[in-house]
Amino acid sequence: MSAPAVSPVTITLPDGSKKEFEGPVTGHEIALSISEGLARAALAIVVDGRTIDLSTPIANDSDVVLLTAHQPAGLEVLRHSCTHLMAQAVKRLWPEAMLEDGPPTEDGFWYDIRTEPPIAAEDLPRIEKEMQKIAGEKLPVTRRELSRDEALAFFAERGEKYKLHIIEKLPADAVITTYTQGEFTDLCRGPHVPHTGVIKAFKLLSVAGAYWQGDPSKDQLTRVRGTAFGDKKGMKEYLELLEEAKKRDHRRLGKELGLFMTHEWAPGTFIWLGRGKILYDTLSAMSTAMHRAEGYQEVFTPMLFKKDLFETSGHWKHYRDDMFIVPGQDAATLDDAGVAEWERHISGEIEGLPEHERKRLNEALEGQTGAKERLSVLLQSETFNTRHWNLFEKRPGEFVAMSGADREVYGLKPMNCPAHMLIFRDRRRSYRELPLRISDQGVLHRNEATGTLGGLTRVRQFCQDDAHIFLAEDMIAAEITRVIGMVRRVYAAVGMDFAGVFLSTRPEKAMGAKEQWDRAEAALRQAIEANDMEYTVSEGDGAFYGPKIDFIVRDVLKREWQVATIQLDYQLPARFGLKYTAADGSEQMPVVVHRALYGSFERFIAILIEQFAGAFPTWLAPEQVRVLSISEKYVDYAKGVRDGLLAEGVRAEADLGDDKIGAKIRDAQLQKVPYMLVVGEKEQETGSVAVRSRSEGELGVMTCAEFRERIAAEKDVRF
RNA sequence: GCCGACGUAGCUCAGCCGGUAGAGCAGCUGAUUCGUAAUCAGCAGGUCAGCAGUUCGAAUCUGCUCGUCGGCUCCA
Repeated sequence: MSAPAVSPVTITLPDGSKKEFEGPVTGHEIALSISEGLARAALAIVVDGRTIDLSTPIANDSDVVLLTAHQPAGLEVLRHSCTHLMAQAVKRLWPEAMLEDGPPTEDGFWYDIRTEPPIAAEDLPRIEKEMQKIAGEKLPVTRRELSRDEALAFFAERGEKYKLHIIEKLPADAVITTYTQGEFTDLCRGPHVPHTGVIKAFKLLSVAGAYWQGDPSKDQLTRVRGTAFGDKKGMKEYLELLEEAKKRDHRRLGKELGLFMTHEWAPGTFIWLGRGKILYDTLSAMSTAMHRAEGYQEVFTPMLFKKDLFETSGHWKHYRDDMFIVPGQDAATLDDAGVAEWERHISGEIEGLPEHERKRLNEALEGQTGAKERLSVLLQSETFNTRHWNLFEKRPGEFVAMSGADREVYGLKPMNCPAHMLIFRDRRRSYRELPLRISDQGVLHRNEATGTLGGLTRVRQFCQDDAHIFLAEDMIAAEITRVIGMVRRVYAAVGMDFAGVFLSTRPEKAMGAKEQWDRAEAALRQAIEANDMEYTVSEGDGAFYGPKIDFIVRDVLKREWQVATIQLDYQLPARFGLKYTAADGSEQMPVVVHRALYGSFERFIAILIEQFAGAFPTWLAPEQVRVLSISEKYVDYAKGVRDGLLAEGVRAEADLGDDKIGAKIRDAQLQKVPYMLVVGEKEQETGSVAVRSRSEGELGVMTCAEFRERIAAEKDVRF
């Protein structure tokens, strides 16, 4: 490498204009050459597509874009720098704190930090204050390149074990960079803002637990979340947006609108009230109608099956922890010998009972000598009432114990597919029947871990608009194209966009031949492209039994949820030994497609509630029309109007109380009823109604017949 | 399941360092009979999530349990 001669550099700006510099030039200098204002606002610079620090010299002719907080990419740099600002503040307050990773996110940033005790929500104002101070110090942010060994030595000296781990994973010849501001140095790829003073608007929002490397067996870190903006105004708007989002939260709206309730005696499940049941039923009926039109047959299958079914399907082996297990009638009665065996579990003589549970039981049993007393303690203990240890009081005083050897054990189905395999297998099948489409809105139970439950988006009891399609391999592309068409119709009807469509391909532990997978993946790809949809390939994310397409939407809090899904399955047909007779008389195994459009009704309704902010379109609104009487004198007329609507199949109610009309309108408006019909003297005399729309206000007076016509047009929708 | 926070009237929330619980809305009763987002007055409403402990005394402090929320992990 020879020392480069100083040669002129031509910089091309986004508008195409060019600037000449005598030699290497920094982003900061370029900004200064344009205006001082830009130099102050600039955070980083994109050089030929690569974002770098403003202080890094540019030696070659380049196309550049100066980044400020007004561009998404600039905002990302600002937020990334803000994580460092926060980390520095934390280090000042907790010198022993260990830092893990702190990336910017779509709306802000977070940093995983280990302190003892963990940082609490009450600490956030303190940290923010320190951040303000550091920002006020306008510390220059400087970049430094280190070798791997230098970096290891540097962070080892500071006891940053998580940073060491990150460095260790990098290749030996990697150029490692650190960024320093004042006394604080962080391992980071960058780029970063020129100095801490440019970070003016930020807020710390929450603390939450996070596992190191996402591994529950490793250290528990604290994830501190915050956000930053280029100015206070953007910050304020964002916080207001958060408030708005909270108002749209389906849990809140569901309660306010009387859709559903919960009870602590039924954790993870929802009690659907009259209004919510209408949503459920409406979606159910629309789904049924659509599936019939598409050639599906809807079936009705048991909720409870002997475990033999799940052993065949593989659920008993792979999914048992998430299933509700129910003892059958013939299970063994727990006798003295049985109790003695449980006691050997507790003493540790028989291994398998977790140490903390043994300890707890031993403490509970302390001083209890009689067999009956001890049994009573056991029965009241949590351990004996969990799914791992199946001990039940069948009727008072008679106990039933289950062990893996008992055959008479039942399980609540977590999925419909095994039952549908039985249907296919019920008789000989011909190729002429394929694709055989079986749909089912059966109730499913999954014993989800407590910490994963949340609102309607993750529940223990739910229904899917589920279907299984049995077909020959050469039918896959055409059939999946049809299914995607259905998905699109449903989501178009409710005005929802997908946050993503993912094609998940062959995972490492896949079963089946690679050629088979290749064909299946190609068929799925073809189907997506036939529907002209944007999608992302999620390499290696398929289920072990086949590739799949997932449709993702976001809730108001921007959390992503899978709704519709289409999965190919080569394993279940094999496990159940499914076959059909082909045209040439040979016996062939069908492929199974698992698919759901809504996903679960529960999750879909949650997303719909948030999508419409509770103001459902007329066809879905639990109460479509409310008749409001001006005064007592018109109550009978109001009832007549309501009854006329009810007879037409309109979901109408009447507010006949002695409130003033303004109050009644307010009530109806808050309940988000699409139409309010005000009736008083004028209307009674002319057989009419004064129509007010939830969204458009007064629509004027029309005859009852005219209104019925209007609402008939929007009351029924088909997918 | 893990980390953290929270749980007070039907709802939204006050209630300080421990001294025995309060508002608005909703409900009920009465008055009012009213024309497009809240009529007035009165009444009633609570095992302060549950259990145990500390204390003369606990909504308040401690522990456990249950539930909810935010994350993490999981999401055949």
